[in-house]
Amino acid sequence: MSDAREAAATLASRIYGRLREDVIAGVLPPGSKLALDRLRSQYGIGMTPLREALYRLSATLLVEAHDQRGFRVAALNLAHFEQVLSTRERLETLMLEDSIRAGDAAWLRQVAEAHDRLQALPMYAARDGSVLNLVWRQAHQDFHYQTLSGSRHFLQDMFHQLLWDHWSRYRNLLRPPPLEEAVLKQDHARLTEAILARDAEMAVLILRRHIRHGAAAIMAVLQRE
Amino acid sequence: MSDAREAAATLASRIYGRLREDVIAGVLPPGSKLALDRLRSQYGIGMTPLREALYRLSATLLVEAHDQRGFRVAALNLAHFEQVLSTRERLETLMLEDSIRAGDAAWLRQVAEAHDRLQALPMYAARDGSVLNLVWRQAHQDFHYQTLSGSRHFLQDMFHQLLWDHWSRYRNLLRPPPLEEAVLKQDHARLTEAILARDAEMAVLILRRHIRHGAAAIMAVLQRE
DNA sequence: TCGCTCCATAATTTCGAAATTATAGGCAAG
DNA sequence: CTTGCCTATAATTTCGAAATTATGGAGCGA
Repeated sequence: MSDAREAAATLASRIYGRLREDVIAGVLPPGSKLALDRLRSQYGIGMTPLREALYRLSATLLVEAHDQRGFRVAALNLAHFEQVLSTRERLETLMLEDSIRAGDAAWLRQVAEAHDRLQALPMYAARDGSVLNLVWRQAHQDFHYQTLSGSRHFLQDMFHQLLWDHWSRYRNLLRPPPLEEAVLKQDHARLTEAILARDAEMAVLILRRHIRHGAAAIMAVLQRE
Repeated sequence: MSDAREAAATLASRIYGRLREDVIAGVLPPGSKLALDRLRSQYGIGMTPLREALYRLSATLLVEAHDQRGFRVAALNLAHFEQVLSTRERLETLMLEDSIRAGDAAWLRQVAEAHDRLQALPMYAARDGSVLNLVWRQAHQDFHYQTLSGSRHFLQDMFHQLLWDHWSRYRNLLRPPPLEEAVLKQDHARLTEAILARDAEMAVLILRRHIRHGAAAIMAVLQRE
């Protein structure tokens, strides 16, 4: 699927995806200038698709466009993260309530399946929790997206993905101390349980604590600077 | 100010602003194909800045980009409007509460001033209410933006503007029967009063009714089709 | 008549270079 | 020694055209 989309897309779309991943992963560091000539030769493409991709990225606020002065990767700081956090908390809460209210049986089944796939995977690739399992990370994202997709709402979906991208960048770059695998597994299990019972109030409580739990680790690193 | 920015900007930024306005005003009709060659000669620019502008617009969902098949103005329909409505209601409610909680004295003064400017203007240019006063429309937008800007929050600001743009397009194109000027004036006065008293609960109630009032007129036209 | 393939045309996408604008470093004046 | 201007350089922005891909219609066979 990913390959098919990669093959079908235009150069501008392909480079957009790669730039987005590289910004989120930290390959392109926060605050750094995006020298067009360097990127052009580095990614092996022309000026036009590169600029088109950068403008699209600038609309997600992962990079900033400055007229006549090129592009820059957005910086990281505590104030920004707090905005991502509060917005994410509020948006996901609303989306979860909507989903539980409007989601049908097929959606419930998909949530359960996404949860099963997630629980079957080990969270870390190394014993000491220093290396995150990339397959787990994808399954984790799929699970959370699934829980919020009961009522199809493309505006909120778009905004949610934007917030998730920004959040991921903080986690990838600040590398907070690894979370307890058992705790996360329990959160996910309880969240799934509440959703399947259509207990919106409980589901929201669990989700909010889940988000704050992850946020605390990131903010601890941010405040140390 | 607008002139200074216009002069300083790149061609791509200027054309972005013009395209955005033309989509919102309905000059470029919903669902229509954006023929690149026609736009290029029509706006008198080259292919590169035009495409860059269109990609930026596509990130706001006012136009859709389809790989290898060009660009299209987003369509209008009831389901979409309902999503804009519900998201706007929720987002503006939260932003208003934040503003009243965190806004300082300078912000309160700015709200009062924006309200004064708005109240001094007539809403319609024609007696029968068939032609909206464009100066009023700008002042109206300024007023509402001001009420929500007490706690600077660039993510929510960006999303709020996106929703406002989409909303404006529905109002401009569907031309619902004109609202009672006296009712709107009273809404704005009461909203301002509640904000100055830092009565968040009351302010939210007024704002929510204000939004629903405008939405009802638009949805009536949408359902008639 | 319907469906399919193939071709001509039109459209989008991409490139390479020219034009424009920012930037850093030297030079002169105070 | 500092400040401001000016120039050389580097970077961004824009253009025009080539390359690639989609589209509509004619022709053919079922």
